[in-house]
Amino acid sequence: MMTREEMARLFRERGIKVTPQRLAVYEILAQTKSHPSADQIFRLLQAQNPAISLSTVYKTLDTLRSVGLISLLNVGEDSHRYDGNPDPHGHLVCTSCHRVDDLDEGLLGDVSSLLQRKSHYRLSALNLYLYGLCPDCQAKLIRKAE
Amino acid sequence: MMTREEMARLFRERGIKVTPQRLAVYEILAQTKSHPSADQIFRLLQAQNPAISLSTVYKTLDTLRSVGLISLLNVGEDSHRYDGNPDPHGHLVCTSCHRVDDLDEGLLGDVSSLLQRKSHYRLSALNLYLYGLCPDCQAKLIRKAE
DNA sequence: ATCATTGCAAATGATTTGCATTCGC
DNA sequence: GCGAATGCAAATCATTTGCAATGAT
Repeated sequence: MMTREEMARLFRERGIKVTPQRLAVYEILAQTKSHPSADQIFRLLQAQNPAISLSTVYKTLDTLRSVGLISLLNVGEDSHRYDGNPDPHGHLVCTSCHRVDDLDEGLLGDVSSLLQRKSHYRLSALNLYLYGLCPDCQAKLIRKAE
Repeated sequence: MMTREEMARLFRERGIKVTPQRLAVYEILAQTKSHPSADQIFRLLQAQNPAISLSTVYKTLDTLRSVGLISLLNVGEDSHRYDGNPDPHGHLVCTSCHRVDDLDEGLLGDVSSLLQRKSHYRLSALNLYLYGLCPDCQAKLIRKAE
């Protein structure tokens, strides 16, 4: 859990102004593991914060991404999702309940070092999306089958 | 290189009607490794074929995907790309010239078996996008630096 | 003959943009 | 005070959809 002061320091270090809207958006992403879309973030903010516009949410997300504080996911849906973790990492997408989990870090390390060694590209980033059933949905399916 | 007859047989096997538009779209994807977008396919078809509408291109791509003849890529651009290879496989995206190459099949096999073993999901598909400089662009950069 | 496919035009929906107002520094 | 950030409304752009005409079986 990060204080607003710590977040403000991060913003200043990267040379962007500290505004309540930016703090509010970043706070959501820093505190959740749920990889929300811009619209979901907008609705969460409306619930707590008096006023923020959807276009400011988009602009803010783009700003935070351009200074490397967050990252953007392309899960294959119509809209993007955002991630408070700016480092490239793998994601597991449940094909039944549509939740998006992070891939274990060590596991991704193994994968990326393997790929760095064997491909002819000079790699700078990696997006790995795995689709399947999450443990919860597997359990539900088993119960249904009994 | 596949004949129109062979393509027609594939369509019938999957229970979809054989139309000139479908043959033309599938022919493009079966013959190229360039992973074109719907709009690029549309323009290629306009050049050779007298008449096909963009919405038919979209509908056809969706049909071919739903019967497992092609697959859809999410490279992270604003539009989708399509791939004549229906099996999940990895892609290398050049951050300089924006070409999209296929990842060596054996390499992907290594990665996916590693992931199947170590993740808690029951995996059904996998999208792997690697971003970096393709060999050509690396060479250009080196020349420029001299 | 029947039902799916086509193609146009209009609708949709996520994201972006122009611009006047407001705010951080 | 100055330049960047905000917020509304309008614009954009890929993709989808409704529906009448056409084509495949």
